[in-house]
Amino acid sequence: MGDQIAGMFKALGDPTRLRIFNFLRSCCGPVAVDDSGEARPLDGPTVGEVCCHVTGGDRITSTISHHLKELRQAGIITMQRRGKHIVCAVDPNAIRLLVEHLTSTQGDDHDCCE
Amino acid sequence: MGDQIAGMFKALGDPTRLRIFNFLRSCCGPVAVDDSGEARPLDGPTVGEVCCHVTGGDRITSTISHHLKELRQAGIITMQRRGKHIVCAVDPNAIRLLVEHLTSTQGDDHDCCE
DNA sequence: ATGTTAGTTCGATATATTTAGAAACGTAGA
DNA sequence: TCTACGTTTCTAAATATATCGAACTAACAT
Repeated sequence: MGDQIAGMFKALGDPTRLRIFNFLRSCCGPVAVDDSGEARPLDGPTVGEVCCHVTGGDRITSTISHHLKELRQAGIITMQRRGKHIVCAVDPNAIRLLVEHLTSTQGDDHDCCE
Repeated sequence: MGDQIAGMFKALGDPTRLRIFNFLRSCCGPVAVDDSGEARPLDGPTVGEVCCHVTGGDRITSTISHHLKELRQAGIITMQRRGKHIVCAVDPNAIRLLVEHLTSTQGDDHDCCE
């Protein structure tokens, strides 16, 4: 339960992934959320653009692909194929979840271990 | 610059440390913030109490001490000696910083790598 | 079909992290 | 001072992570 949250923080805890996250958040297009709550990017940077931006043009795609996968598995971002490209976007649900966890007054468990 | 934020997320990205964080946030007492912006716990659980709560009584203090050190170095918590004990508390500045980073519309850098 | 562009997966390696036991350290009180 | 208690530091071992190049897959164009 709290381990899902930990996984999200962990995903953002790597400098490269945080740069990816920042770029996607500042740059990404609208995100559609369907009935089941699943988010899908309508538009946004492609994997190649992320790679180019984050590495400064060095384009070691495999590394970026690995980090994108981790962000996706943590539930931070979503990706969708658009023909030859794959577009990425931050999942707004994830951000909401993290902010709530950081700001909620009540911790999940509580017995002050006297 | 963004690396400090990454360090904070990383610190919260470990399940054990996130449990410590949750416990401290739900349990800790008032925190004084002095003129220089430095936060100091006025009251809160001791290291031993954190350990007891998080490990369920197994008290492997060295491990918890290690995690507390990491949380402290990341700037998430503060600790202060109170006689024989050391009390811990979450630094409210850290939470504010993280929430702002998650919710700010503007990413730190932006050139959509055309 | 062939080639080309866009991404992913695999394999290897170097590095970092988590964990825990033992020893050392600092503080309070007899 | 001596002892008990609370906490940190040292050391070591198992595990996880980040990174890169090469091989692979998918979609499109000619």
